Amino acid sequence: MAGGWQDIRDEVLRRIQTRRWPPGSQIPNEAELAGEFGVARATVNRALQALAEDGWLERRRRAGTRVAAAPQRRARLAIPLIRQEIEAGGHAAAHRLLGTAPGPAPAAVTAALGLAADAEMIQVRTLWRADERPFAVEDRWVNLSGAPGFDSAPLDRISANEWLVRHAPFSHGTLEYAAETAEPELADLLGCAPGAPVLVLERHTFGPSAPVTFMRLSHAPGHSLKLEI
Amino acid sequence: MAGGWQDIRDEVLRRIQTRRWPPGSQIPNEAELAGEFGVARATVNRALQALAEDGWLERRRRAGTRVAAAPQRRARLAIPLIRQEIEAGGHAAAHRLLGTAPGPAPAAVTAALGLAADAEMIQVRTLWRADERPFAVEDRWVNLSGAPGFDSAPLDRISANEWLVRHAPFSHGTLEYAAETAEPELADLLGCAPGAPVLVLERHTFGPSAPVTFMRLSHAPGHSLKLEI
DNA sequence: AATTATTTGTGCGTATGTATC
DNA sequence: GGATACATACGCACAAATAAT
Repeated sequence: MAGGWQDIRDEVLRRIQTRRWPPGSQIPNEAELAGEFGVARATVNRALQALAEDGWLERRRRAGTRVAAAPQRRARLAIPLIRQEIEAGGHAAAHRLLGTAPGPAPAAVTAALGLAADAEMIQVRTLWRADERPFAVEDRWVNLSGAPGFDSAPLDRISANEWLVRHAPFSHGTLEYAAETAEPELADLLGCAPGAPVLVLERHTFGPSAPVTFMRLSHAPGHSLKLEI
Repeated sequence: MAGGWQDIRDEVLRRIQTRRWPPGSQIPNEAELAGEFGVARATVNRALQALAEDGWLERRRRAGTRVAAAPQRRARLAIPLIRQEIEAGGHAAAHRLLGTAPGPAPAAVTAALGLAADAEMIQVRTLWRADERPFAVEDRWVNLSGAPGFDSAPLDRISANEWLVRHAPFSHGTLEYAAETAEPELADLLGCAPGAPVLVLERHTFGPSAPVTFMRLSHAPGHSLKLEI
């Protein structure tokens, strides 16, 4: 007996994946499954809830539980610190502060964060390296009222990324990956040819009471986002 | 009160996000929280389990529950059918079969799928459109022994993508997003300039007993992968 | 349109197992 | 070994949603 409800989850998942319970079909109700597996109904409930949360099952009261018509798996994308991402690849991470600039952010940035155009912000530009090779250029705007104290962070010693994770409250945000081609200035920083394809991550971060930061991370060519599902 | 254990999850999450319980700190044990919230310990347990699964908490027996040092959020990336992705954007989805070709796949494909170089496979190439505008080109190799019956699928009427979701068992796979520049042939199909940046998704899919398919989806410029966290 | 029956959602209290300090 | 805290189970109860009557 290893897993309790997880065993039941796995067995149900097996029946879905092997099409013993094909997409769209209704599966036995909780009480029946509890009888079959010899467990309490609450145990079956816990297993089926987990599968529903992962998109395998659709459950409705009275109507019962059925296998999702197109069981779309949901990958879990862990969003690491840039440093961790580099180190997870087996490289030594280093960051170099390219510059900071207090002052107004571009209108597109303040608008997306829901801020007034004259909100007090700081721009920070950072070059990340993996084993001395350019890894990514980070362009960031930080909203001071959403990240109090950021203006006195020692950005030469701790990256803006890490300072914010450690000190700024965080509640939700958006992520967007897109492909772009490297402008000459970016290409120079990344050590690639102008026009090379770069994977760009844009991220908006909001705290419980105020927007925190907008970040644009332009990865060196060859970088990819890998997921297991 | 609406949510039961979800209310408790939300309140605990609020305390984490507002740094009342800062990263790395230990939170009260289940029994204490149950007392504070006036619920049974099992209810607290359900809430904390959910937060642990989302990466906010780290729980160890006897050691207690603490806030993750760097609470890295895990976004759930739902991988939809291409058709659904297009329609979710408010466009009409259409697919055109560019061609099929039985025969051996490139060595890189068979190797990544764990197949012998001479495995019986079929290549399918599809152009997807959103409101008549090119959306993506899908290059796919299907392993016949992992997807029995695929060779007689009516690919002019149902896309390979949809046929496989509906008929082939699957258990796990990999996803990889990368930026590339459009080759002339691809640019022609996508209606963009050669060298334009395209977001490419590569996907390996495995069934419970055999590899199923490898897919390479090259999106038209401007497409991005959006996530909420 | 109102009622009933079914199914899931969630809770409670309690008990036992198990990893870990 | 003992104590602690999480992991999970059981059985029961009731609420909420909703398909069927």
